[in-house]
Amino acid sequence: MKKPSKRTGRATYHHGDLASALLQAAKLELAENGLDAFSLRAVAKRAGVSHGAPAHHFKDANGLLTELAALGYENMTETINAYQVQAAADHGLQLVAAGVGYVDFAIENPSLFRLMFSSERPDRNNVRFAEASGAAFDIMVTNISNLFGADPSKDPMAMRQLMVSWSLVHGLAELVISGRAEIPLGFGQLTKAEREAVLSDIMLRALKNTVSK
Amino acid sequence: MKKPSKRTGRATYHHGDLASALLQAAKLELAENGLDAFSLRAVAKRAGVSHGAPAHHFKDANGLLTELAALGYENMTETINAYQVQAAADHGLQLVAAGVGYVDFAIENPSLFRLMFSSERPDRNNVRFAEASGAAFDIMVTNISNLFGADPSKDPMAMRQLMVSWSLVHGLAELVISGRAEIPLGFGQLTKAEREAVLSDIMLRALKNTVSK
DNA sequence: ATTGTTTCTAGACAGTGTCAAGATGGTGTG
DNA sequence: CACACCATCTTGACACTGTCTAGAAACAAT
Repeated sequence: MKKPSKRTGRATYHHGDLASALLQAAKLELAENGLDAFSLRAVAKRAGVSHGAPAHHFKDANGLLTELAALGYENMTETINAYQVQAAADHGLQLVAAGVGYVDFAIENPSLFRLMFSSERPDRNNVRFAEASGAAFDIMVTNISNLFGADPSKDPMAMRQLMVSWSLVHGLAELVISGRAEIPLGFGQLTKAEREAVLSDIMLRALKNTVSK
Repeated sequence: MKKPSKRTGRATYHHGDLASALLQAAKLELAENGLDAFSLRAVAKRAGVSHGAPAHHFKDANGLLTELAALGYENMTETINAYQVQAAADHGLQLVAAGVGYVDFAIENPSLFRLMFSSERPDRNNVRFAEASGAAFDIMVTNISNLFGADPSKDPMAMRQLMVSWSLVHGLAELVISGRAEIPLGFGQLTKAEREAVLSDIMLRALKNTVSK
């Protein structure tokens, strides 16, 4: 604690904060190379450390990916919250804003999004993963509860309504990041604002029988 | 052509129909081990052939997966068609039947579904892949065209309506096969018929302003 | 029968994740 | 302050992967 030389030379034997450094390196590797080409050794090399070092902080490669996915959920809830605070107070528009944030997060972090939702590699029983993904899910619960006046966690019919919104938004995200919405919607030539307007329109089409009618 | 000994001994040096044998082996390997653990060498071993043999029929591992995904799309359109012929002639119910078939295919072939939609490994520019996936897409186009009286391939608003249905169904499929619909909907304890009833209900909730109102 | 060609085998290569053994440096105790 | 302890990191080994090459095996045509 009194030795100031700890942070000076990053070439020290003991890194000091390898866990988060590896997570950041992994995030970059994932974004650049995709999930299929993800390599634990490449992550270690990027962090300037030997290939065996990660094992002491994360049990194995899937352990690292689990933590990375958990971080992804935390970032995702932040993104969604940011979209909601900028939207009008109307319950329906709040739900739409959350959906736009959901899809936008996927667009900004496609490989991370796939890791979080479409990969078997993260351990869903991991405490941090479960809490982070649960917190993201709770946003949906709150929005649906506000909009329909029934708590999805208690009312099965409200839960089905939640699945309508979640499925719509999630499917849209998957189709967009896989390029399948490109031809139908022509996203490539749109600005971010125009893109979000299209997304809002699509979501409102599915909700217009219940929202702001 | 006159030698009948071709099909007798399958232990012959020349297999005779290795390409389809490898595809079938790959399909089984994929179903049993998942996409992450997919191994070209394991496929070759399963087909009783050396690890270098597949290269003569498929350029590389992704080439085999591309053909497998194309077959998947062909099977998927068959499944959806089977659901539609059993449903009532109403345009809305036809669309719902197609959706149920879509999700059901995903449930029956989760790893294959992921390969087809959520993986970067298949080559989307491959002719067979493009045709097979295009044919599946055309089912959606036809259903939406019938229901709304406007061709999505010409009318952008009809195309957005198509994206509503497709996103809903696709997201539902993803959430179900990843286990995320398990707790909200309790699919595990339902029969196939009950499960399909729930799926229909969810889809109708998103369409009830336009379908069979 | 002799060529030619397709199909498959066998070996090598670089790369991967994981495991075990050892080196290193910080931490706390006497 | 010296010592032992312990978490951290390195190094090397292992089995496995996909791909490439050379060559063997079987079929087809002349």
